[in-house]
Amino acid sequence: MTARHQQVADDLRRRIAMGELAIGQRLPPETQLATHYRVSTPTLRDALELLRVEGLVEKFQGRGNFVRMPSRRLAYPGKPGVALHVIVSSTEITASGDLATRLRARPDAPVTELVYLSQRDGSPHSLAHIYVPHVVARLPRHKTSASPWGDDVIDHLIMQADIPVATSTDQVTARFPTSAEAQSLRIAVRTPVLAIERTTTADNGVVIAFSLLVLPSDRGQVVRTTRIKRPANPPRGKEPSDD
Amino acid sequence: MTARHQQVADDLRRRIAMGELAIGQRLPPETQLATHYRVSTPTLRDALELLRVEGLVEKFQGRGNFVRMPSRRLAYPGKPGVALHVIVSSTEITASGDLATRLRARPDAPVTELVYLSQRDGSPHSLAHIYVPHVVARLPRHKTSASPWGDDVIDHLIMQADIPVATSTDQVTARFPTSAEAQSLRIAVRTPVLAIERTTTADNGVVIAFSLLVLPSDRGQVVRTTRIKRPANPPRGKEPSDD
DNA sequence: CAGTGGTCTAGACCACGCG
DNA sequence: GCGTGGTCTAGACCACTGT
Repeated sequence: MTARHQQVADDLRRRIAMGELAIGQRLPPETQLATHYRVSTPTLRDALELLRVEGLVEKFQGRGNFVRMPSRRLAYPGKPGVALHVIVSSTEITASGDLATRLRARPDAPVTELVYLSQRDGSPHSLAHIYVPHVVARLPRHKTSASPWGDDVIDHLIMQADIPVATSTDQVTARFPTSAEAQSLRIAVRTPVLAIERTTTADNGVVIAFSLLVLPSDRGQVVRTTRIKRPANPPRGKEPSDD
Repeated sequence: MTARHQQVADDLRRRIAMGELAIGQRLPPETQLATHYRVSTPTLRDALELLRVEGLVEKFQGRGNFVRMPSRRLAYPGKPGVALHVIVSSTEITASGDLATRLRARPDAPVTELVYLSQRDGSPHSLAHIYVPHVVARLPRHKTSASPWGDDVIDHLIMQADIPVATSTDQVTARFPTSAEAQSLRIAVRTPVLAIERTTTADNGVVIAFSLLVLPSDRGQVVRTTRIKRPANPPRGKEPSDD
């Protein structure tokens, strides 16, 4: 029942856990590993893919596969302890159908698009797109930021627009990256990513910003902490029900 | 730069969006589609895999591929509007290394394992494992539940153990299912899943329960809404920083 | 039974990294 | 240049579904 590539992955995982393959060490070439496990190269690559998603292995084209062990993952949200280099670029666009819907704006509405690319140790970690309609605000230009998620911009908007409270809704799904995302993040197109769609809405119903955050599964995770009170007998539960 | 299977996926996506391929309709056999797009069967399957993860296509072994359109996704957390059939099974186990760490219990501590399998229209939607140490409570047996996430058990524990407040931390990652998970959920082993690790901790530091929730990416998503107040100038932000 | 997807093979060819 | 991974081919064989 267990597939061939999973058996291979299990063995490699065991060897890594045992310390037989040390952290930072390069694995043998894929062709060699394939011969060793008596599988074809695609099957061996499927095995490595599992380990890569778990953050145990990192691949570099032209160099090889390397053991990456417990894998420090970037957490969303929250300020990372390590310094991140965040590059911000800004473009003026018009909202197309899909984006217009999410911003609750009319099609062709002018919108500022900010792209945040965060890097650690020279390798990209996350990608964020933030869309702010011109009717909400015109944004000052930034080149860098302290936050990889564009929190600075959202905060700035709330300050400037004089909004006492607002609601932020995160919608997290797993999918594969588009080829553009894969290229920006320098990940394989077969590495699943966490896609976080964040809508920030003011209390008057106006959508202040829509953000799309892309986090490669081997480099990030989403963390949320909530305090729960003793329920009033019929169990608690908010309302984001179906769909 | 765009890979071959992505081009094929783009075309199929367009044809679905155009209504050329109607909802519920069966696609041509994979061999036939492969011939049509002049690609090999593995490449065509890669294309369908992308669409499957997006929730646009559903596959059934021996029957074919079917268009599934906007895809109503099960939301975590929150009570679904539609009736879900939740099957609960209970086992007594002892905490092994990994589980013991998460429960902050000593190894070999007796633990109750609850497995929640939720189904809609006869097909599985999510899988939840909940672990409660015996030192926290002995659980009454249930066969069904209203919540697919085991909220009823957690609520019951908080009620019973007389805990005023507790903290629930969710850690969301994307990965591939184990073969056991794939079998329970009846999904392909290559369908990414959202793995939610939930730790419920009382204010005195005792871990009340550890839950592992598995949500196939084509059937579920995680939704979180938070109210944000105007920041006090130096931007806000909680502390779940790195790792 | 015939038809379908699930998995795997044994290569091929290209693009990239490094010396 | 060479060795590496990235992608794809053209099949094979098995397991499952429905008639």
